[in-house]
Amino acid sequence: MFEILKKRMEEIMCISVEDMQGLKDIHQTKKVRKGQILLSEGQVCTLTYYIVKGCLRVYRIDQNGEEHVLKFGIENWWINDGESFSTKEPSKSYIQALEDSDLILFEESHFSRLIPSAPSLQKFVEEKTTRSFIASTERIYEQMSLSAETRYNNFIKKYPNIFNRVPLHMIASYLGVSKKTLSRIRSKV
Amino acid sequence: MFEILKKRMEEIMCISVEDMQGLKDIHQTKKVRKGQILLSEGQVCTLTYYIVKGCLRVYRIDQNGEEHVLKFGIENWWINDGESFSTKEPSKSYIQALEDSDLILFEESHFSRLIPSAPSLQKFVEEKTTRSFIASTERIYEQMSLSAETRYNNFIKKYPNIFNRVPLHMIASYLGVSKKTLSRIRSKV
DNA sequence: CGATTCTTTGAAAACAGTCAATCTGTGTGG
DNA sequence: CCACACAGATTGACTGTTTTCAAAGAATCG
Repeated sequence: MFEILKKRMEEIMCISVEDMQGLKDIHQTKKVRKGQILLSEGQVCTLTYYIVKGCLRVYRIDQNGEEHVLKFGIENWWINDGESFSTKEPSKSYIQALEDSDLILFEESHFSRLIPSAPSLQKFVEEKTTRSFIASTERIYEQMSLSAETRYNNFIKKYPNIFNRVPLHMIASYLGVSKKTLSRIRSKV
Repeated sequence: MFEILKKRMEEIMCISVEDMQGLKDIHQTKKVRKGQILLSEGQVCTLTYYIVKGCLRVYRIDQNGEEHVLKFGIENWWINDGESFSTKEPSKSYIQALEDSDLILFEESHFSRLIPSAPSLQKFVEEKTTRSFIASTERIYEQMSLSAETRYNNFIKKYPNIFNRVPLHMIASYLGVSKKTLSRIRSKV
């Protein structure tokens, strides 16, 4: 499985042979079944996942027991709870497999020991963080400036491979509307 | 003015003498008047601002001509358009002074030349990026899980010094509601 | 003081949410 | 292979909230 990760990373950025070997040395693999919870609220997120195959989501449960989907992930995406992972505080989120999935995983402790001596990986991580931050800002802006209908249509265009694999009520949650509203939007085509 | 920045940075993190000197060597200062625009849509954001005194906002204008406030900044905050600053693409945002303000500014080119040779600064910037990302995630979650009223009350608690200096219609915009709705929330105390 | 900007308000209309019931499709076990 | 259970999606009636638009009151500033 690591070969897949390697290939995809090298499509994006030059990684030195040594750095890639270092990464390979600390990687682990895991297969999970649909529905399985990989991280629960209250646990510290000590792992970061690379999705070789499958689909995951990150979500939270509010005071009223409502679920809110913060993020989906599919093939070639990295998933963790960034907050807990970097602060080492207990997570407020859950991570769950939405399909049977093949994952590569890295322990935070191994990872942060490797990075300082692996400049090309460091650069990779930095860029990923920057891109995540830009994407968050974009999502905030879309939420405040676009109608639910436009957000839905953008979502389909941007993530067709998530759209056709994930229950609609989770997409509604991700978009910040009730499933009723999403249903209305969909029916008015 | 640089002394203020220095003192505040050292409260948060150890910065080596050389790194701090390097930062001092590239800093510039600027005074701006209330209302002044520091960055416009379409320009590349080549500067990052540290606010010594005053208040700024980052906002965008959508297809309908509506303004949406992405961020406020007051004393001791750093402000730029992160997306344009890191990608060097034209910005989608405006940065505006909401009060007469004293700023310290850094050119991206100077900054990125300094950073690789200034490890304590690099660490500072990394932490700042991580914190920004966490804050964005938190804002997304609050937007999807909390009522406008709760978001408003949280805002007052979290940023009292922004709340009492900034027009309400901008706070409404930041919170993602109309000024009418904010007015209603406020009147029902 | 006059001009500008900001805030509140009213009435109507558009929109989104709740709840409960129904419909659909999938998959599992007998 | 069928029946049943189950998760997901839609629907209807109702309720409640938010926006829109315009106007009027405050507050601020030169």
